[in-house]
Amino acid sequence: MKVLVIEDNRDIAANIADYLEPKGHVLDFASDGQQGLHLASTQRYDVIVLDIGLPKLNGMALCKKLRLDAKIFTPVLMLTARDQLDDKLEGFQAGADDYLVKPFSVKELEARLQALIKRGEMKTVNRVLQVADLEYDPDTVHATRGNKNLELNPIQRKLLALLMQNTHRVVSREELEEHIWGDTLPDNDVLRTHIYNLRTIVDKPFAEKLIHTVHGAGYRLSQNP
Amino acid sequence: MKVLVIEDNRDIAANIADYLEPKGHVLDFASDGQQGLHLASTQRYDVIVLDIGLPKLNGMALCKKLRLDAKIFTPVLMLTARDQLDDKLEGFQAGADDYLVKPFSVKELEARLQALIKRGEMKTVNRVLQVADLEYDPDTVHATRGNKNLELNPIQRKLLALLMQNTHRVVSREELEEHIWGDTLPDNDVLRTHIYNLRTIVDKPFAEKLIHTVHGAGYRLSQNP
DNA sequence: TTACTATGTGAAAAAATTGTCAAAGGCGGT
DNA sequence: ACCGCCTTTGACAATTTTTTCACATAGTAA
Repeated sequence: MKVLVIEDNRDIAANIADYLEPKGHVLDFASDGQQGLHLASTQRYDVIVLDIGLPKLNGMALCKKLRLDAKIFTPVLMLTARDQLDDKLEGFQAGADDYLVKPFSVKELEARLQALIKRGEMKTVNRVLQVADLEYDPDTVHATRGNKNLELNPIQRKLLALLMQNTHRVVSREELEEHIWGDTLPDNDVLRTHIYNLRTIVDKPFAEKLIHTVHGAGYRLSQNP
Repeated sequence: MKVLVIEDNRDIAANIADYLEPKGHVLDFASDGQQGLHLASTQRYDVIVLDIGLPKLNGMALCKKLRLDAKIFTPVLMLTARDQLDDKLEGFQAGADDYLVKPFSVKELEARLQALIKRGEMKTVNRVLQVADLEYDPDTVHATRGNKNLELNPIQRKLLALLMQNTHRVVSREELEEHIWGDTLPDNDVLRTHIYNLRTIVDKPFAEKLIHTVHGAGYRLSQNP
């Protein structure tokens, strides 16, 4: 997992690093609030460990800024020095997801971080997707509409999965392309053909169309036109 | 919020009820694991409070069943009697989202429950813009006024978004142009036509006009003329 | 008022995006 | 090598959006 640790105490930071890095986790460190906010808003992390007492920008304020201004919802675990109930309450208010009272066991820290991450993934993983009479199970890669089986090839499956995960929302071509090809995007517009092909399987044989194009924005999968 | 409390100790259950129910929360109670599992899998709850030591089916086993068999991912907060690190780790392993060590403050319990719920809702938070009876959702790029659907093209969507984000404020032509075209502004005054087109969709069919011209300054979107 | 500038109106032309489909290319299995 | 499936290419059609342009109207200052 990729973790951002915002902590000014060198000893604590080193302690965390010594335990987590050998286990294969990737850590970034910030020693003050300003630096931490910058990293948190420019890089992608699985979880953020945030000390409450920090130079330049304290943890509470940082957390609020992150949530309200930067609109970044990476899970945050707060470190509080005292076991003050008010601190905890204020922390949750600010948008923290969990806290830990110093001194703490790094083993427990890891368990809590992993729980925070798992909680976030729970929502998107491990569920058959369903929109109207269309169903798709990413695990068995099995798709059906009505009682008919849909034969999909890998690209079509990826397309369908992303569209169904974002039902009603418009998914831009860029998002779709990135989801299929990653960083090495094709130079010409192949996506068009794949959407066309997906449509001939998913929509053409049926009266109600589910894949809608939103000109200049992307594609949307939903029951309503 | 709707909470399921699975706890065999009457005093603790009553204590929770006394604090949360007056605040408007709705609680269900189960006094053993079997009953708790049944309620959890048949009813919908925002969050579940689960004691670890229970008759018939202990908390850890219940949590695992819920996650792995019933595929229900309602957030679970575990209550542990002792402050045993191993208990906590095993709890997270079983799929719990948080825990609390007895004895605990009900005030803290409420804060943690609310944090768990907020975390789950974070995903679906979408800020639809709204002014008077006009609504626009940037995610679905869906615009409505009254109960009528508004069909917008990309430029019109960008215009409307910026105007609605700056309700009551006058937005200058320069701002609008920059928001649509970036740095490569068109050499002639195209914006005029686009505002005109946006108006024929958003304002023309309705009695009350929302887009107002401020001569020499720009445009303003608001209910008051 | 008059002269001037800013803005509204509307159709037609131009440009961009998207749909469609057949054929070619690539890649693993036999 | 051959086959079958998946993916890409490319050409053209259909659709939608964006720009252009000519003229009308409204606001502002001398």
